[in-house]
This record gives sequence, C-alpha cells and structure tokens, in this order.
Amino acid sequence: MDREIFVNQLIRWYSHQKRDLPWRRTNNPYKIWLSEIILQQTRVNQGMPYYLNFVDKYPTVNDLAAAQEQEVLRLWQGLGYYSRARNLHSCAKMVVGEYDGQFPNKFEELLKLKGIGRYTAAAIASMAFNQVNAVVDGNVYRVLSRVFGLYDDIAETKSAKVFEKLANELIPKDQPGEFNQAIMDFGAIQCTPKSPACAICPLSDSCYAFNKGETEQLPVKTKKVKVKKLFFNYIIFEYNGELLLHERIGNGIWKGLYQFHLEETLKRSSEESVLNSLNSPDRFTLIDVSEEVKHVLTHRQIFARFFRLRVNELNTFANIQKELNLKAYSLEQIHELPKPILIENYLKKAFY
DNA sequence: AATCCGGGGAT
DNA sequence: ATCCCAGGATT
Repeated sequence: MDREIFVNQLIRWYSHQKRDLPWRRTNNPYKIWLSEIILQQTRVNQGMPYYLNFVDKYPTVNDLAAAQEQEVLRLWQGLGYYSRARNLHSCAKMVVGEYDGQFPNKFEELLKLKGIGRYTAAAIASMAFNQVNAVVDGNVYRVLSRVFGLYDDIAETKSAKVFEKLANELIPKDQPGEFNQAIMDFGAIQCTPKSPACAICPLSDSCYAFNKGETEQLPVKTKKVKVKKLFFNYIIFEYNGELLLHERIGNGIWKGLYQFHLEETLKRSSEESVLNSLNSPDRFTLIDVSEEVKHVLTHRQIFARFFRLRVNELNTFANIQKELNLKAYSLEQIHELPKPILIENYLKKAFY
C-alpha cells in the first residue's frame, strides 16, 4: 500500500463517514481529555452517557477538581476500571493546582499527568492543540497491521514501538487530529475485528490483508488471559431498614467502591458453612438466600450469592459493625454510594 | 515484560 | 463461549 494514497483515502473516507460525536464539536482540551479517559477500553456507545453526565455535572476542570472522589466514583459507576475515575479526579486537581487550570499542550507534558499514557497524550495533543503525535490504540493496530501487512504480535510490548513509528510517519503535519480520529473511526466502523466491510472499502485495492486473504489473521495477538474462578458470599445485615456496608480498600478490583460483608472462597461454599462462619449465628434470622449470580470480568469469573439476614437486636447491630468494620446506611444513602454493578444489580432486585 | 483492572456488546 | 473495546499503572 502506498502511504500517500492510504492517508488521502483514509481522510476522504472520514470526511464522509465520520460519526457526529459531542467531543468532536469542540477544541476544549478538558472535554477532549474527559472523552479520552472515558473511552479507554470502552466503546463509544457505552461511554457516551457517562461523557454527557460528566460534562453536565462538571462543566470545567475546576468543577471536577472541586468534587469529592466518592461523588466522581458514583458518577463513574458501571463503567468499570475504576482507577480511571480516581486518576481522572487526581489529574483534574493537578491541572488546577499545578497548571493554573490549563491543560498542557505538549505530548511530553501531558504524559506526566495521572491516567494519561502515550495514547491519551497523543490524542489530546493532536485534537486539542494540533500537535503532530500519532495515537496507537486497538483500532490503529488493526488497521495498520492489515493494510501494511504487519505481523508483529500486538500482545508484545515491543510491538507498540513498531506501530507508533509507522503511525508517526504517516500522520500529516497539517491535520494530525483529523488523521488520528480518521484511523480510529475507520477501525471502529469499516475495518472491524470480525467481518470487516472489505466489499465497500475504499482501501481494499491495495490492502495487504484483503489481497492476501489474511484479514482474519491480522492483527496477530497471542496472549490469552487466564480466568480465575472466585466464589463470593455476601452477607447483608439488616436492621430497621438499614443495611451494613463498607468501602473496599487496598489494591484490587473495585477499590473505593462499597459492598456488603464478603466471605470470599476459592470453591463453592455450602449455605450452611457460610452461615456457620458467622459468630453466634443465632443473633440473626435468615430472610433470604439469593440464586447464584455469575459475574464475568476480564480475568475473573465470580459466582456470587447474597445472604440476607435480619439482625435480632439493635445492640447486636452495633456490635457487628465493630466486629466486621461495617457501617449502617439507609437505602437512600446507599443509592448515593459508588458500588460494583454486581451489588447494584442485587439491590435493584431485592430492595429498590 | 508480565499482570492487574470492569462491564458490555458483537459474533 | 470468545473477542475486544479511543489503555494505564503497578509489579
């Protein structure tokens, strides 16, 4: 594939087929940054409502910096990879505190900010500040590997350099932002992972993969994540309309989110053994045991059950909070807490 | 370099 | 079921 033809055809395709997205209607670096963080490992359709909510609630980086982290996490609830939300908040405070509320306009400077890696730094630099920095995301890997016949394994760290080098050789200096968005939209709409629309592709004539019949083989990606099975037994202590929850702390999934008391095991536990694990089980009355819920994450399969217990006496309710480091919340308060979607789904079913 | 971190949609 | 998404931080 001739490089000049590729760039020209790609941008031509983009001028006709590009999606009308709200963060494309602005040069505001705050909004572009916000959209990029939200869209990391997230499809546009899934991220869109979150973007709109964030812009609505925090119109400027100052508004976001002034927010409470828990409020930010609550707004992020359901989007996953919650470190993105904590880093988002941290970054907003950095921009306000160290950059006078103005996002830096250079790749290397953007890279210093929390939650901004090489992809996001290039995206902001090119789209908000017209800097010539090529993005490399999943779409770019796919499009370049197919069009130019690159067999570098995209699961290998070193391959990023190969694709980044080529992308930076291709990117036109007079419209870097347009090129970056064009190649990503092309990957998302036209050159899709499964069944790419080669029959109507303006690049198919000289596309390596199309001509070699290799579209299914490219990009090359080897490593597969091993999935670990976990069994979660959530205990819901209830007294007079209040439930006990606590914040997940330490590093690990759902850090900063709230949940019920959790008994976690590597094998499926019997209902009896879960209840017997509690001190003086006669202090409680079992109201309900939920069906097992399967919750799938990238490298976890969680099989969860929810044990709903009515605490018999107020005194016991207070003691449990101390024993298990829990806190009592009304349903209204719980609604405002950031929670894993697994917890949220159960609450909707059993309480809301 | 390898591992961890969510949830959902397309196939 | 499997793949992968406008990836980054940590180990």
